[in-house]
Amino acid sequence: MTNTDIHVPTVLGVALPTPVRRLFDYRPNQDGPPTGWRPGQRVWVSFGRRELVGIIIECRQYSELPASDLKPILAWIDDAPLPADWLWLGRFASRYYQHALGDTLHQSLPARLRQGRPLAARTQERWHLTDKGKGVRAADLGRAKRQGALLELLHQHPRGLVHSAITAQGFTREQLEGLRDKCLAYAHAEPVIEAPRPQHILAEPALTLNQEQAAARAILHEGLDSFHPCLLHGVTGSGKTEIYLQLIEAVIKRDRQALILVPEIGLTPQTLTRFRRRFQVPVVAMHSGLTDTERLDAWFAAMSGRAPVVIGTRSAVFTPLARPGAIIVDEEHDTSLKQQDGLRYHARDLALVRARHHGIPIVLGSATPSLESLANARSGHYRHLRLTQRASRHAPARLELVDMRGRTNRGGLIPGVIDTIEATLRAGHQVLVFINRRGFAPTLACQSCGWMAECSHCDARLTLHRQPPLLACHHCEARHSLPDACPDCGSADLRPLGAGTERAEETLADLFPDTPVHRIDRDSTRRKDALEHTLNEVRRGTPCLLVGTQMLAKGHHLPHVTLVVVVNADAGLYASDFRALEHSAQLLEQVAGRAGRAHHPGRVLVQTLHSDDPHLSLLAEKGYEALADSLLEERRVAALPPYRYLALARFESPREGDVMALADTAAQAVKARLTDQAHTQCLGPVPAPMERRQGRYHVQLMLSSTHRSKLHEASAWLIDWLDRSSQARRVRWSLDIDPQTLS
DNA sequence: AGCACGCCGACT
DNA sequence: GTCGGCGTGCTC
Repeated sequence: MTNTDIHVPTVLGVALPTPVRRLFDYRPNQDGPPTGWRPGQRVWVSFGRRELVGIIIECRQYSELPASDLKPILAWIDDAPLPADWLWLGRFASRYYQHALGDTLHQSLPARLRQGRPLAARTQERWHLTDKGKGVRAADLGRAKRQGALLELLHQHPRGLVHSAITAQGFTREQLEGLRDKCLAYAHAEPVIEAPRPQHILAEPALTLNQEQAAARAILHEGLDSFHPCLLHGVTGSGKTEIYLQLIEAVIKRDRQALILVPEIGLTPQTLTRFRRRFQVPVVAMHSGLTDTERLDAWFAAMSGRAPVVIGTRSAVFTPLARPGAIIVDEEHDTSLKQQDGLRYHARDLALVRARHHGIPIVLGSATPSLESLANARSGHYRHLRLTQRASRHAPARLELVDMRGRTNRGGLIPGVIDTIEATLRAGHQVLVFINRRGFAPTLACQSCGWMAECSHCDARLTLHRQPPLLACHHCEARHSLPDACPDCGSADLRPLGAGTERAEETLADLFPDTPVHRIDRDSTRRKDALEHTLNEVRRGTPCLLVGTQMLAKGHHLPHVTLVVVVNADAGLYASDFRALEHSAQLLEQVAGRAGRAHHPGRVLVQTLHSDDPHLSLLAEKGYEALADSLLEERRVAALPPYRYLALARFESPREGDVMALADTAAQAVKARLTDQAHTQCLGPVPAPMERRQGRYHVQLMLSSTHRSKLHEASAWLIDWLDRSSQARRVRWSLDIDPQTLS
C-alpha cells in the first residue's frame, strides 16, 4: 500500500433515507470531489432500482462485502461537506433515539438539500445609483416618466434596493435596465440574507430591568463561554423575553449566534416582530410556513454565520451554526417540542446536548417548568433563576375553585359564574372562557335508550358540530350527517351531551346579546390569519367574550381580560397518563396567566366537580411549584420519570390478534434476556388507552430502567429482535425513548 | 420505506 | 386465459 492509498478510501459507508438501520458501502468513482472524499458530503447512489441522495459517513479501506458486490457512487454533490455540528447532532440523535441514521439525517435537512440541490447562497440583485445618477433628478430625464420616478425612488434609498422591492412598487426590469444603460444605476448580487454590520446591533434600546431580572441577567452573562444550563423560571408577565433579548445582544456583540426554540403556537408574526424590531441584524425564522427555498436560504444563512439570530420551532434545533453562542428554549415544558412520529426527538433535550457539545450557555424558560427541568434545578444540574414579579404591580391571579356539584348549568356555566361574567362585562372588561373541547358537544345521546354516537373506526365518541352540522371523529377522518332518529330504538329524542366551544359560544351569545362573542379554536381559525385578525379586534379593548381551547391559553397577550373562566378542570385530573396532572396544571397556570395583565387585577374561576381534590387544591392554594414538588415526590415513589428512564414500544395493526401476539412474544423475549431486573424492567404488553384508532389496534410495551445506559441496551436489543422477527413484519411498530404521553 | 417477485380470485 | 390482490424479501 502506498502512502496515497490512506487518503483515497476504497470504500465509502453511506447513510441512505431508509428505515434500515445500517450504512451501505459504495465504491468511490474515478471522478471524486476536488478535495477528496470526506464524511458529510452528499452523493448520488443507485440503491436497488432507485437513485437516492446519500450522505457519506465513513471513508474506509475495507468492506465486509467483496469489492465486486459494491456499486460505484453515481456522482458527488458536495465538495465541502455539510456542517460538522449538524452531522454530529444527527449522529447523536440517531443513537439516542435508536432511529436509522440515514432517516435521521434526511429528516433534519431542508427539502432542497434532501433532493440533491447544491448548497449555495441564493442571490438577489441590489440596485444603487451610480455617482452620475446621484447628480441627476427625475426632471432631467424628460419624457421617460417611469424611469424618472424610479430614479427618485433610488434617491430615497442610499443603501440601494433589492430587485423584488423595486418590482413590488410597480417598476419593471426594462425601466431598471434603462437607467443602467444611461449609466445612472447599477446592480450587484448579494445573498438573500445579508451579513450584519457589527457596529449596529440594537435598533431599539434595551428595557430597564427590575432587580430580579438584573440578577438573572448577571448570572447568565457570567457564563457565556461555557456550558451553563439555566432554568429561567418566571411567572407570566415577569419579563423572560427581555432577558432573552439581552442575552442575545451579548451573544451578537461577541460575534456569535443565538438559537431560539419556541413552541409551534408561539412563533407568531408578533414574536418575530419583537425580535426584528430590537436588533438591526438579520433575524432568521425557521418554521413550517416557509417555502422550500426560504428554508434553504435560512439554513444557509445560519450555517454560514450570516444570521446572528435564528428563531424556530422544534426542528430548528438541527440548524447548523457557524459560531454558536447560546441556545434559548422558550416554554421548555411545551409538548410540541417533542416529535410524535418518525424520529421521536425532544428538541429541548437535543438543545441541551448540543449546548454541551459546543460549550455554550443554554436557557430553558417557562412559567411552569417540566418536572424534568425542575428536578434538574433542584439537584443543582441547572441554575434556577426565578422571576416572581410581574411588570404590572398585580400579584398573579389565584385560581378560585368553584364547586359545580348539584348546580344547574347553561352551556357548562353555573349561575354564580354567569353572574360574575356579567359584572365583569358591565365594568367594561373582557372575559375569557376556556373550554378544552372543540365542537358543540362531546357527543349526541338518545334520551330513551341511552345510545351514544360512536366512531366505527375508533374507541371514541363522535363529536357533535353545528358549524357545519355533523358528527365528527376527532381521532380519524370519519364524518357523518346527523341522524333523525336513534339507530337503536328509533326514538327521535336525540340530545347533545356536554358542552364544547360552539355550545359555550351559543349560550354566551344568548345570555349576553349585546356583547360580541369570539370563538377561538382549530375550527374557527382554519382560515389563514383568522386568529391574528380576531386577536387584533380583541386588543382594541371593547368589552367582549372570548371562548376558546388551549389555542387561547398560550402566549397571546390579552391585556383587557380581567376574568378567566375554566369551564371544566377535571378532564386531566384522573386520566391514566402519568403526565396528565403535570400537563393540566401547566395548562391551568397558562390560562390563569391571561388574566389581569394590564391595569386591573384578574380573577380566575375554575369550575370543578372535585373541588376537594388534593392536587387541585394544592395548585389553587399554593401554586404550581408546590404542586410540582408534590408530583415529583409521587413520581419518585412510583418509580417514574424523572427518577426513572422509560422507552415505550408501540405496536399497531388492523388485525387485533397479530398485535397482541407480537407484543407478547417480544415481551417474553426481552424479559428472558433481562438478567438484572432490579435495574431494568419490561412492563406489559397492555392495550393502548384508546385501543382502536382509525381502524387499527394499538398495544404497548414499556421498558423502564434506573440507568440510561441500561435502558438503551434493552431497547437496542428489542429493536434488533423485532428487526429479525418475521412476525414483526406484519405489524407496524416503533420505539419512543422518553415518551411524553402513553397514548 | 420502496420496489420487486410470486402465487391465487374475478374480469375484458 | 390475464389483471391485480398483498405476503415476503432485499436494497451495498
